[in-house]
Amino acid sequence: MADLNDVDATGSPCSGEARVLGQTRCRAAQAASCDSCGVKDVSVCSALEAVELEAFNALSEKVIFRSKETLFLQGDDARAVYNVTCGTLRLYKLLPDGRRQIVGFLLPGDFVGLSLSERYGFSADAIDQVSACRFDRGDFIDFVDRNPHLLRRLHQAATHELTLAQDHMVLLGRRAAEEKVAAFLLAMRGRLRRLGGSAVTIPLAMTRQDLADHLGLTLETVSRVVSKLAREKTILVVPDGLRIMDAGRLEQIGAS
Amino acid sequence: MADLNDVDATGSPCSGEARVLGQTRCRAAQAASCDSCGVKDVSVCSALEAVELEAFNALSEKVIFRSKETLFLQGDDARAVYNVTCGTLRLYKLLPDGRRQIVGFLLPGDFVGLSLSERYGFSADAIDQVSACRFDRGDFIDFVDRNPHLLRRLHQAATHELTLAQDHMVLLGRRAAEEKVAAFLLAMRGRLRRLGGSAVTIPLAMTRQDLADHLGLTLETVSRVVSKLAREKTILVVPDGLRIMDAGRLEQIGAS
DNA sequence: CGAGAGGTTGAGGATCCTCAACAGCCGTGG
DNA sequence: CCACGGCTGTTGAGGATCCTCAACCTCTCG
Repeated sequence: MADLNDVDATGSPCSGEARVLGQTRCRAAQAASCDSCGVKDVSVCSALEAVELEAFNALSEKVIFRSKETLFLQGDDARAVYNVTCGTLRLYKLLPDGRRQIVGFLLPGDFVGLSLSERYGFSADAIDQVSACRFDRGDFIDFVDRNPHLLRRLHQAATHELTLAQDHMVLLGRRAAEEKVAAFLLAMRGRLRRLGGSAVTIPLAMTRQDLADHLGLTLETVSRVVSKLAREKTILVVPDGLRIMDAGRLEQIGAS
Repeated sequence: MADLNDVDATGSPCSGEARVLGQTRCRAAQAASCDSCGVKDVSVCSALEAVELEAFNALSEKVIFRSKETLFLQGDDARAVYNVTCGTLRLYKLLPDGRRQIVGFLLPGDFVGLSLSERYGFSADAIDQVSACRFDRGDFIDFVDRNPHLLRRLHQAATHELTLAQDHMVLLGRRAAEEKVAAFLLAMRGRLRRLGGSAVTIPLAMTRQDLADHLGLTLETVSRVVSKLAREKTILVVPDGLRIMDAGRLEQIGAS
């Protein structure tokens, strides 16, 4: 949605962006403190009281990644953990011959580095411009040790991720191409709704190749399925996104 | 391996079972307390000190599930959490039309119910005879709240599960049939090794259908791949298991 | 001994992948 | 200003992989 002026308010909390120097910027990114953060109620921070949040805020550093910038690679020393405030990340693993599986897309409010382990278990790229709170991993762990509330919340987030991963295994292992695309769109709609949008229009910052690598397909197959759904008026292809025209039909295809 | 007398000590901590009334029974299942439990060093219990462990022990109840018995179904009220001490569980999700995806096999030391949530997110069956420690979920949560050590350990277990899930997504989304089987065997070997076996022989309590539903294949395809690997002397088919004959070759096929 | 469950193997076909051509968009640079 | 190349996406033709359907085998258990 980088160059769309008429993005509606449905879906992304990044909507309502300010145009600055020809670049799209997130409001959340400009928040100086947690108080005015757009995702404070949906992210792990929500576990903290005002006083704790202040100390937490002091540990964090606001960072911005440009589109296609790599945050880290699988196997890197995990020096930092992140809380996404705006934009979309792709987390992925590579096979030795270059085949890629995108294990998840992270949206605002999502946390990177839940495992708190010494090395990253996957690679992460910014898909569009991403704003995030960065924490030194050591500092973060110390803080967690002093705040069991936060650990409970992290654990909750981790098991939620695990549930999403299990749902995705069903998709990858047991669903046909059309079902995969439909189920993905419905899942994305659900996540966007929880972020506050009405989510009729699903903004998709990722390419067809990204979708393919997430759904276990090729980019051609994704393109064909999207075309087919559009031809049948189940969805409408719009710049950098898809609009759901017949939700009932989509649910019929992607039912879980 | 239910009726094999000559199972070697490689692999399963259940080996060394006592024959009682024609049934194979796990030593761990007979342990009256945590002290003599076979999995106390690999399961979440390892986070606890002796005193804590005693209280923990008091909360638990030893239970045994027969082969094919269902522990719970997806969506059921999560009244209990379990720590597997012996045997194998399958965790799975079903699509409305009956297609099944097995999201994981649980071995001794593994924990069921990490999410601590009110409802189970998947169904669980015993594949062979399973022994487990059962905890009332409410009691368990209270105990966790009083023992942050344990929460840390649970979180570690959850993020480890998440890593396994992500690895499995790569397998499901981006690997060919032969690679899936090879990678599965290697992963299973790794898990068995960590449980103390040398793991040249991989005991497989599950059927070809179970394997297929785990690997995103049909049972026929699994059977064909296994036959092919056996024909090439990469593996040897033994009753209720597979013996790895050419580990190098298997790693070449299933490299990750 | 018969029934049932689990497993193997084959023939044929559907789905999805591969390879290829081409269109649209955008930023760069002549 | 417009031509060009690169990137993304679409569409088609042909082929590989894996699935479906079916037959048959072994083993176990009542």
